[in-house]
Amino acid sequence: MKKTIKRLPDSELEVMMVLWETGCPMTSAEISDRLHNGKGWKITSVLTFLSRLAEKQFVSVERCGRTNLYRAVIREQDYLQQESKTILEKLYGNSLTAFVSSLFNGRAIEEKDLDDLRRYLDETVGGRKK
Amino acid sequence: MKKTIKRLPDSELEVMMVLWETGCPMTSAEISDRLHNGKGWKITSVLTFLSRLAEKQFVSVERCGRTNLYRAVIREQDYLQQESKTILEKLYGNSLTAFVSSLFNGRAIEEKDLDDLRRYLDETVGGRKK
DNA sequence: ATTCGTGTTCTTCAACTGTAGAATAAGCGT
DNA sequence: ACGCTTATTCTACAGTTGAAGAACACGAAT
Repeated sequence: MKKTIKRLPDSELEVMMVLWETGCPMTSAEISDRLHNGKGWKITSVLTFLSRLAEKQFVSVERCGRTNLYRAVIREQDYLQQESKTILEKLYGNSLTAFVSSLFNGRAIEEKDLDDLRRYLDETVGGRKK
Repeated sequence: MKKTIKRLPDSELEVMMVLWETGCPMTSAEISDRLHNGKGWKITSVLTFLSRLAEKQFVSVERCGRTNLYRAVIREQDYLQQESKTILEKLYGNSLTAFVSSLFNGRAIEEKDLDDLRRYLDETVGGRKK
């Protein structure tokens, strides 16, 4: 079976998201700048998260003169897939429909989102509905 | 705006799920029995989680002779809606389609699940696709 | 009233998170 | 070579979580 990826705490995940978004190796300063988190972490906090991510092998570190270059090792896709799957399983007993209907009933999404989704299903599943 | 429900740690959530599943007030012993968690927590651990849940006002406690009766105060629906919404937002920038396609591409769900979902959409959105 | 059983509350502990100051290292300009 | 700037690494610390033993409380049996 595929190796299971550990779940990250929020702060570390946010850092990863920046790396994934940008898609290329970044310095701590660049990452710090691009973090859209309202809390405005100090650079040392960001560095703590980065070193923890390195420990966990989510990022690799390459020394480049006086600065470090951090690059994502785990792929966004893989992480998100794993996470989503776990959530669906633990929260909704694997029922995708239960998940979507909960979102809809809770007004988290609108008809428009459901339309998009339907379009996706039509393309993907292909089969005509009778 | 609606008051925001705090996210629970895994262990406490598992306890809540039992309470929600059963739908009625339960003693710690009953809860402990019904926990399908492989780890087999000792009763004292379960009691710790319950008291933390009571602190957080997720359950209420009613003394009944020598035993306590715990009952869910927060509704499953509300908790799940909030959680799902947060996840969709943080992980997928609110794109439901991105979420579903990630699950499908990661083989977490099958065509059958998509079919079910489509049926749900047909019932819910109602509008025919042209 | 004493003891026993059993459910509850207290206390403890280590690991993990969020957060950041202090200390260190190492180019760079002079 | 010397100190300034600046990025990184260390150290710290409080709060949360997972886990459970110890201590306590109280009704029941004797």
